[in-house]
Amino acid sequence: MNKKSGADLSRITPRSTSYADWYQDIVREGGLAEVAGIVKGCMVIKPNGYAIWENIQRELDRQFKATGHVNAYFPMLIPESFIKKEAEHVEGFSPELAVVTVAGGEQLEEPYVIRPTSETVIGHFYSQWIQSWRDLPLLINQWANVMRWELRTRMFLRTSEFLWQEGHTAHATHDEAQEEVLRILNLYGDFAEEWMAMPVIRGKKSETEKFAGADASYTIEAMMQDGKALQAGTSHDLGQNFGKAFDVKFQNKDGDLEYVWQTSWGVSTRLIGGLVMTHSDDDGLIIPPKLAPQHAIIVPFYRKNEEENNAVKAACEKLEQDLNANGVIAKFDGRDGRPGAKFYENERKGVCMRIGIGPRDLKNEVVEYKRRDQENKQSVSMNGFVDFAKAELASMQSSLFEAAKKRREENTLHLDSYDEFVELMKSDENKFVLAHWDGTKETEAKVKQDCGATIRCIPLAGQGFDDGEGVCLVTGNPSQQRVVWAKAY
RNA sequence: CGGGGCGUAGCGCAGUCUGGUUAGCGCACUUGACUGGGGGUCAAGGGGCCGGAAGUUCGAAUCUUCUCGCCCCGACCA
Repeated sequence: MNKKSGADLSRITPRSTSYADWYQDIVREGGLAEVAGIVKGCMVIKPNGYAIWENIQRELDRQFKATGHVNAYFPMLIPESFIKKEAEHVEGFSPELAVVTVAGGEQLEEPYVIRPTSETVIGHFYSQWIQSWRDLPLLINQWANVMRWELRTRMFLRTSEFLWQEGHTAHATHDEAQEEVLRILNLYGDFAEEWMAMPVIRGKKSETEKFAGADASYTIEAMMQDGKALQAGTSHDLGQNFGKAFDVKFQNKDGDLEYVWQTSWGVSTRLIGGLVMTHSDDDGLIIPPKLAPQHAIIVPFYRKNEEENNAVKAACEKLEQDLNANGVIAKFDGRDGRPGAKFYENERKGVCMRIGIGPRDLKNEVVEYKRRDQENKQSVSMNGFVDFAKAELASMQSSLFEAAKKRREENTLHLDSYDEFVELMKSDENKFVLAHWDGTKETEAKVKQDCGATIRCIPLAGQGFDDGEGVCLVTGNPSQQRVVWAKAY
């Protein structure tokens, strides 16, 4: 890690040689430090980061509701006995539970666990709420915080406490539940790509990687700028596992008692980490316009002449109003100080565009314009600038997506030689590798042992990753399709 | 829990090996002036139980022992 000292510290001193260092720089200097802090593994979200989260929340919530879901809230403290009811679930989560054993100064007879996820409490209530096929489907979402006591935390990507939404649905048939699982997976995938400008691979988790207690887990996997994979959202087919554990039964049209078929799905504040790690550069955050708390910053160039300055200020304020009235979130930065200082500050924060106005521009009826994701500034006519700005935001949104997608494509390769595979995975270069796999846990475990790579997902059809059958690159046994291997956060 | 590193001003560090007046530097902060088209200049300021405890010494940020905390790499996990 590069130590910085003296005068340079107030500057972004980037251009790290390795991506581990780059991550550090993003955390300390530019990106993540603008949105988050961490104390004892627990996350602090700064205003700028929270504003992004609110934007993510708003849109997802809208989409959930548009697909028939409603919000509810369940308790943070879960009786320990609840967690223990589903065997695989308890086994998966026990190591990372925070447990409350004392409350009100008394040792509790039955400890509470702080929810790592809410399948169990919700299962408990669903058993009371569901009697008939007429009660189904039950489509509930919860916005909440959860706690998982990880041994090692990474800011935003893995913190002890995080905010998320968790959907929990109950259905009369497996087909219906399966449909819901994929509906949400696609909702997540489209949100990641259209709103976050973060390309993802939609796929199924391997047996080893799936959610504890699920029959099957589906995921959207993104590639960060350092080539590592980030699981950005999951959607689980819970089968009847929790139904059986919590006795969630309904009477079907034939009058028979059946267990419900459940799903659960969630995305978390990890998305903010993904956003930063996908787009930001050494100068700080770059936030796609659709989620950016601030689109434009207007900086005045003042001179000695007070009359001129007043004219500049008036022009800035007028533009600020015009932009805001047209959906471009703009702010006039009229504080005393050098323009350069303001430029850098707002670049670090990830403001999408910067507009400079001085006496010279007034005379020529132009503004100085620079987009956060582009190098050069340009002179743009003041007349019609609002429409120009709107078009620029749209273009920035898509160009961020295209850039991220291109990066992923350049860092994804097909391999059929295990030696090559291991060599690559052991090296500093992180890539996605599409390779054939025989479908066994043993092979997966061997690969992890050999080089640390894991199966990120088995891509669903129609994304251009399915190129048919082959032979496992480790064992030579038959393989149905290539799967995505990578090193992961 | 293993391996490595670090605790000195709000932030980042130097000083520690080789003990010696009042503990330094950059940034940030305060006040004022000049400035202003990419991180300004000058002047004057404020801010420290040198992580904690015990010890060695005439004298400890510096040496010894213990202790607490943080960061990175692993193991775990998404």
